[in-house]
Amino acid sequence: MAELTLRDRKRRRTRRAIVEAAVELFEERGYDGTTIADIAEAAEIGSRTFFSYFASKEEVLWPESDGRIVAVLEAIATRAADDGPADVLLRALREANRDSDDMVGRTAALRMRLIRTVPAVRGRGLQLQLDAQREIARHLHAAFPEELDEVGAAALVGAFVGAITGALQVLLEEAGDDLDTTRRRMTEATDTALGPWMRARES
Amino acid sequence: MAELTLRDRKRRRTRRAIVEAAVELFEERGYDGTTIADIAEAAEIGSRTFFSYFASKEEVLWPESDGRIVAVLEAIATRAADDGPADVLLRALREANRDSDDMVGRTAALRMRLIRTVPAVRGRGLQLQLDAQREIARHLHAAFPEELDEVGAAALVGAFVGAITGALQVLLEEAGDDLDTTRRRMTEATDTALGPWMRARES
DNA sequence: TGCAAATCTGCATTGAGTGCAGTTACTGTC
DNA sequence: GACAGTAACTGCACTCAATGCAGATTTGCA
Repeated sequence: MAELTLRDRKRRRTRRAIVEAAVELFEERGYDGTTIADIAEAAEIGSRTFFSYFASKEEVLWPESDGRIVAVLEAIATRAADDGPADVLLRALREANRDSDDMVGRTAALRMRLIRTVPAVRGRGLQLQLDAQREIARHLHAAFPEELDEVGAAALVGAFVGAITGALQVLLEEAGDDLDTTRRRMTEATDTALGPWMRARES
Repeated sequence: MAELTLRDRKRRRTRRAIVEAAVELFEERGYDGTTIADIAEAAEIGSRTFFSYFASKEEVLWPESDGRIVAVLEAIATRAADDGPADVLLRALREANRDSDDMVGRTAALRMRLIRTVPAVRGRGLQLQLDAQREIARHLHAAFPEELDEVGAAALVGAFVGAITGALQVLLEEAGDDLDTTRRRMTEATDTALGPWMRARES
C-alpha cells in the first residue's frame, strides 16, 4: 500500500486544486484571458507556488505525464508470436484510441480545443507526441531487432501516427458531433493510407 | 517587371538586415541568449520596429513564408495520367527534398538545430508543417476526387510526412553537423520511410 | 521536544509582446 | 518643387510569463 504521507496528500490536493481552477478559468475567460495570478488566487496559493507544481502555463493541461503511451508499450510487450511490427502497432494504437479517455472528460475536450487555437499549447502537445513516438519506436525496434532498424521503426511509427493525426486534423475541423462516426471515418482513412504497410505484412 | 518603389526596397533591405543580424547572434550567443533588443541594435533599428517585420522572435527563422510547398503542389498538378495518389506524393516529396534549399545555407542549418533544441522554435516549425500538410491534402483530394476523400487524403499525406519526420528525428539525434552528411541521411531516411509505398507501387 | 528537509511565499528582475502617440520618410498630385 | 496623405519608425509605458533568491512556515522523524 502506498500509505501516503501528509505532505504528499497535501501536495496532491493542491495540485488538483490548481488544475481545476485553471480549467475552470480557461473555459470561462479563455486561455490568454487567464493569468497565472488568476489561477493562483482561485487555487488559494501564491503566484510563485504555481511554478513549483507546473513548469509553465501550458503544462497544467497535461496533469498526468504519461497517459496512453503505456498502453501501447504494453501491447508491444504482449504481442502474439506471429505478429509483425505493423500488426502490433495497428492493434496497439487502435486500442489506445478506443478506450482512452482522451476524447472524454472536460479537461480533455478543453485541451483539444486549445491545441487547435493557442500556439503555445499546440507546440507543447506536438512535442509530447514526438517524444511518445520516439519512445514507442525504441520499444518496437527492441521487439523486432532483425526486421526493423531504429530508423525504420521510427519511420513506421511516424507513418502511423502521422496518418491518424492528419485524419484527425480534418475530422476535427468539421466539428464532428458524433464520436462513433468520427472514429469510423478515422479507421477508414488510416486503413487506406497505411495500406502498403499492411499489404507488406500479408505477403 | 516589378519596378519596386524606394519604400519597398528599403523595407526589403531592413528585413534582410534583421534576419542576418538575428542569425549571426543566434549562432554566437544562442537563441535564448539573444534578446530582441540585441537583434534590433545589430540591425540598427528600434526594438519596437522588429515587431513590425516579424510577429515574434521565432518568425525570423522563416523569412520566406511559403518555401517548398509550391513544388509539391506543382508535382500534383502536373502528374502523369496513370499515377496514383501515392505515386504523385512520392515523387513530389522526393523532388522537393532533393533540390530544396532547406538544407543549404546558414539560416537553414541553424533553423534545424534550433528546432531540435528550442521548444518555441519547434512549436512554430511543427505548426508550419501541419499547415503545409493540410494544404497538400486539399490539392491531393482535388486531384483524385473518387479515390480519396478529404480525410483519406489528409491521412495519406500525414503518413508520408510522418514517416519522413520520424526517420529524420532518429537520424538527426546523432548530432550530424555536417551539411552533406545530413543531406545524405535525409535521403536515406526518406527512402527507408517511404519504402513500403514504393514496393507497393512496383508490384 | 527539537532538528533537518521540504514547501510556500513575496520581492525583484528579465525579457517577450502590445498599444499608443508623436515624428520622420516616402508617394503621388497639382 | 511645394503639399497633403499615408506608410513606417520610434520611444514610452504597460502586461504577463518565468526565474532567482531569501526568509518564513510546515512536515517528517529521531
